[in-house]
Amino acid sequence: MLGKQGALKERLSRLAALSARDTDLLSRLCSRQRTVKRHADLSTDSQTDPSVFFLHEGWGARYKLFPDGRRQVLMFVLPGDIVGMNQLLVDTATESFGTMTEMRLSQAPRDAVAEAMRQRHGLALALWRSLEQEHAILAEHLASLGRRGALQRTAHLLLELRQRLMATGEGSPTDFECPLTQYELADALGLTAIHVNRVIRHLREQGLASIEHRRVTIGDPDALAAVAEFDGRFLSSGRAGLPDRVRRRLTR
Amino acid sequence: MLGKQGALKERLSRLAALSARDTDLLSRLCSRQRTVKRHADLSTDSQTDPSVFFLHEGWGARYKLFPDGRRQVLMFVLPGDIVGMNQLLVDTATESFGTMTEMRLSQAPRDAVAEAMRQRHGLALALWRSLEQEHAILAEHLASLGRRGALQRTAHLLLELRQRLMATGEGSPTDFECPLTQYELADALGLTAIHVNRVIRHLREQGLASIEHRRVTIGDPDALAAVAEFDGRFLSSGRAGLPDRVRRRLTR
DNA sequence: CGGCAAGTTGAACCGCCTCAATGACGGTGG
DNA sequence: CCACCGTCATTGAGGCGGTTCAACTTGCCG
Repeated sequence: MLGKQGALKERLSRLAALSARDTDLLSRLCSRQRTVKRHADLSTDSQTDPSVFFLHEGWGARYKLFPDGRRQVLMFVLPGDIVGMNQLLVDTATESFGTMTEMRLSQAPRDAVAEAMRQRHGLALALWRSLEQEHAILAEHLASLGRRGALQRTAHLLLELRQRLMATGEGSPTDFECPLTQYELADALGLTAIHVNRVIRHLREQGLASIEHRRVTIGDPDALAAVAEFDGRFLSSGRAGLPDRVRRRLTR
Repeated sequence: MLGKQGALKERLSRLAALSARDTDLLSRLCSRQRTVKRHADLSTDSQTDPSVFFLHEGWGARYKLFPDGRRQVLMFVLPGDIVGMNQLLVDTATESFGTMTEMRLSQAPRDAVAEAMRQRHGLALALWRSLEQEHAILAEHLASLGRRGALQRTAHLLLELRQRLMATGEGSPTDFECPLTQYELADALGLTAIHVNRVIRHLREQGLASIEHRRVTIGDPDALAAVAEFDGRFLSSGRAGLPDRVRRRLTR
């Protein structure tokens, strides 16, 4: 596990080169840290909270609630992720954000973040890139719900989580902690918890993956990736491959 | 119908206040216009095209293709929309973009757009806000696929399209042109064209909405919105409600 | 030990898919 | 002008994947 803000800096510096002054400003935005309980609501679509959240530790989710009480998880958010960048300017929130585990995070006013992006272009690049990655995750998730079956969808999500966790140094190619209940998985996968249970059993019986004691063990990574038709490029950190032309132009 | 670039300026100026110099720079980005045929591919996930597309006329779609040839439409794109802002920095495209009808558009290099955003902060605001709206549409679409039935989902999409078209002056509350085939609707709704057909028949029989001759007619807007549980706030233009505090800070 | 959250399993049901076929329309060439 | 063809719309019958309802079990914490 990384240090106090380790995951955040680790992830952002993989997304764009950060100078010392960039990380200084980032640290200032994250100066105050809070710890919130499991299953806490940090912002809801009714009460607009004009904040950006920087996650240091613990899992959360962005989701939408329906009139009948059901919910759809848009994406799980992990240490190093940032929540709220997609609603920096708009005045009406259209989604909610809550924790799945106890979580350590920092909270900054939206306009402080906007101002920070103006001051430090390197930081702006990293935050923009982070938003692009969110967008890609959302799109992939959407494609899963639309065109993949339950098994494929579940396998795909597990592989996505593994890859995202590894980007901040957590987990291994065959093993990571996953504090999600089957109900929470179901809300992300657009399934019933009951059916998620059966899918997981199937994955276990096939030796593809298993979940026990809040820990995912991937028995056969290649086979699982084949089942899921998983192509991790949608999560690419992107900095390494960024053409010099663009980097020069944008990085000041 | 609006003028040469009317839809684009109409939409962006609803998203943020644009000065004359902002729109000038926007016009420069859009200086060269092309017309492309129906069902043309403008960028695919294999061939990375580092461009941003500004759509003036005609319908298109962002989509993902699957190994077996099926596809999932992420969102339809309409006159005034911008495609590619979500992949301004990343080097690997993870989605495709093509036309559903003949389309008139402009195409600008990604770094030209990035540079423009640095030069004119008002324009940057509008483009950022446009990206936020895309994000909201994607999220709503994701929730539809995950937790709404075929009927609700279809009704919701029709209402979304109506509202987005009206933002650029096209269509009316009860009527708009919709050049989509049932196959294309199906690819967006995560359904089969056959089932889309049955859903549309149901909508027609209930007097809720009908589609004929590439035109959607909404028989009972309120009832349709009730069926869809449609809440248009996720599409809010947002400029009107933007707090002065933020606007002052960001608009320079 | 008691109580609640989460996991597990079975049986019946239903929404949507699959396969198959036909009909309506517009464009194209003879 | 009509025969032809491709695309899109439409409808039926049967099957499957995932839901719903209803238990029961396991594990954890007070």
